[in-house]
Amino acid sequence: MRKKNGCITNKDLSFIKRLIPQDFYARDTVRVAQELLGTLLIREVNGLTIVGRIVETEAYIGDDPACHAYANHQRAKLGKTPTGRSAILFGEPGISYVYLNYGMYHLFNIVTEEVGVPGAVLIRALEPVRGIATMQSLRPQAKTLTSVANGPGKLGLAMSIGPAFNGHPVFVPRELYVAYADKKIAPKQIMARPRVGISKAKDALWRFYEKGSAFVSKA
DNA sequence: ACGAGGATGCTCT
DNA sequence: GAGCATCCTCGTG
Repeated sequence: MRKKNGCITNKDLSFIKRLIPQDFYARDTVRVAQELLGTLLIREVNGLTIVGRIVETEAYIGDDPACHAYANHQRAKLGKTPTGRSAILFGEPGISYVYLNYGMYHLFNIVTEEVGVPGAVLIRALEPVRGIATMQSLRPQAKTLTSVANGPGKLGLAMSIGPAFNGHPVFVPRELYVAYADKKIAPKQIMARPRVGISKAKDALWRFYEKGSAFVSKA
């Protein structure tokens, strides 16, 4: 059930039903990206709990020129060990990959697929659910609730996700993790569109969002 | 409403 | 040195 203004009510917060287990992420990246929609991203900081409902994601896989792991993936096919920033994408699923984008914003991803297979889901937008005042204080530029976390850079700020979270497991209920929400607030319909802000593999429909949500980066 | 341009630092060639 | 998985401000209509 929702309020007239579209916000989730307290009643819906009988959530945190259960943590999403690590093996959820050890699957096809596109599928994980779709199924993360409607789940809850939870951040515990200074004794406060911030909760956002994931409404927009993008999938990045190894055989995908837009993926940071692409070059490493080609080398890995020749038997080379992955190196550098994107090596983490070849590792354990359910680990977060946080990187600095445009020298300013920390973008939050979750590693997918079995160990050895690169992939990640970029979490692009949240619907604020709880700890809203805290999120707003972390996003002083946002004049409306819909613009607090409607983009990956804004999301990183609103959830206080910094470089220290690179390599952090999101399947452990500590600091930053993801949980299933009540079925009642599951997305009714998912849209698939081209990903945003990339110059290669522009045509793949690997951006997913909840249809009708006012909290996505753009419809 | 919309588009151009700037901020700013890391990664990889 | 080029190229970014972005966001904000300020200009123009």
